[in-house]
Amino acid sequence: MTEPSQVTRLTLGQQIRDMLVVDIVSGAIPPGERLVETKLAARFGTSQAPVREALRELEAMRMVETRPRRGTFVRHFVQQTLRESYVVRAALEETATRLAMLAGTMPLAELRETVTTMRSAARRNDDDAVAKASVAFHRHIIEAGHNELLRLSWEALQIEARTAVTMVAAEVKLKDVVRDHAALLAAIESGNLETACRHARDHQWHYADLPHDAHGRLRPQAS
Amino acid sequence: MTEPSQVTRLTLGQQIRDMLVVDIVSGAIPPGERLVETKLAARFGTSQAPVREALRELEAMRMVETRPRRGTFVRHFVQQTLRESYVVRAALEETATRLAMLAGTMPLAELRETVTTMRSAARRNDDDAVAKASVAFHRHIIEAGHNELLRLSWEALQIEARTAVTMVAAEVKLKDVVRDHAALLAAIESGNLETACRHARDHQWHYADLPHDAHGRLRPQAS
DNA sequence: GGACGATCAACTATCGATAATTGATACTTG
DNA sequence: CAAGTATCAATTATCGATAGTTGATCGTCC
Repeated sequence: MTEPSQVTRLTLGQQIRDMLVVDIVSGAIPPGERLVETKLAARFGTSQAPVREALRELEAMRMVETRPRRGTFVRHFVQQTLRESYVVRAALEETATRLAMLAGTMPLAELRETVTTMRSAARRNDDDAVAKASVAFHRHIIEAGHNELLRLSWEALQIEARTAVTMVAAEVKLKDVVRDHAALLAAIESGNLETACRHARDHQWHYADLPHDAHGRLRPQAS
Repeated sequence: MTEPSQVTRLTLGQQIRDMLVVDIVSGAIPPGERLVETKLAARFGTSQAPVREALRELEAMRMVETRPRRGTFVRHFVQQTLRESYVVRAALEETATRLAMLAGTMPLAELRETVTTMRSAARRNDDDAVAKASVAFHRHIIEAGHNELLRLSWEALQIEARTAVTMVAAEVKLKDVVRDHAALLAAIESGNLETACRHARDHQWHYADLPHDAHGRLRPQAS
């Protein structure tokens, strides 16, 4: 879906946004830290304008908080927001699953193909490609629901950014990610509506339930 | 909470945003209309910068759509049909129900009170008050989920407007509305998680199933 | 006559500079 | 020394100007 070649199809502001997202969720920029526009501009080699655009978007994503004329600060509850987003995703994706299965529009072929892609990416240890495949997998399901408002709500959660970031921050095992998606696919293929829906929901709640520390980094699970 | 006296505590961008919101919602600026930054700047007597900030916020609010380097356009939120919104509501409210019941934070007293209010409003044939009570009922549940992102997503659906519209358009029997909410409340009071969740979902899907035309307006039932 | 490409006008994205505001600090004053 | 005020450095909000895109127009060539 996304062209990796296209060098500058993104606005400077969007590129800056993406880099800041990674820094914030990974904890490189700690909660409470002030983000000074001029310093960021210097760091990225741009003027202040694109930086401001990026900060606005981060604010919409609830990763930072801006007080007019005071400055922009990294929120303390990024990890909570992350956790919250999984619950909302679960709600929307479960519903999309239900809609698609009721309408018989679930794109099984695409889903299988995406899992295959993901698996080979995991073999290469290509985190980025795995994240991309995961997003594609879930977007397929959302789109199969054929509900524009549902899709918009889902996109509004900024899934790409959060997924990439979570995988970096959480040091999730790629193999586990593949396994989880394969299992979800199997549940969908089973044709049992309620099983598939419950699986779709649990798939996301699982991530929400993982313990996070204050920096949004996942703690290693005991055992 | 807010100081009404404070003359210019809002930035130019925020002031512009507020004025544009009024224009868009009132229809003074029709859907599909292009918003040209330089023209708006001229109209408001500012430079382009604050206008861009305003447009970014409108985009986050989903009132406009921006395609990089192409321009910003007022959305046709007519295309977001009522039916679609009910399905998304169902997803979010079912989840809120689940969260609240799992956490034991469901505000039963408030819900009972709201239903009582609704019932007496229905007796007076006060459509407006019934609609208001219905919104309050569902908002209680959403808030009990204690998930900020979930709440924001829900509010973004502009429940008030849609509820009022539906009741007028659908000529829903007030008595039935009260009955439905009482039944939902009973399901919640039963304490059975899955029953309550399913009821929360069906409550909304029921409205989605009513026949709608392409513009999201309810058709009169062919009795 | 219509596909193709050069040209243009309208805009958006970005820049560098300036005005205004804020919080902190040093300075008075009684 | 407490309270209040003037001042300063840092930083945000805004401006005016420019570079770069985009879609449209118009002429040309087959």
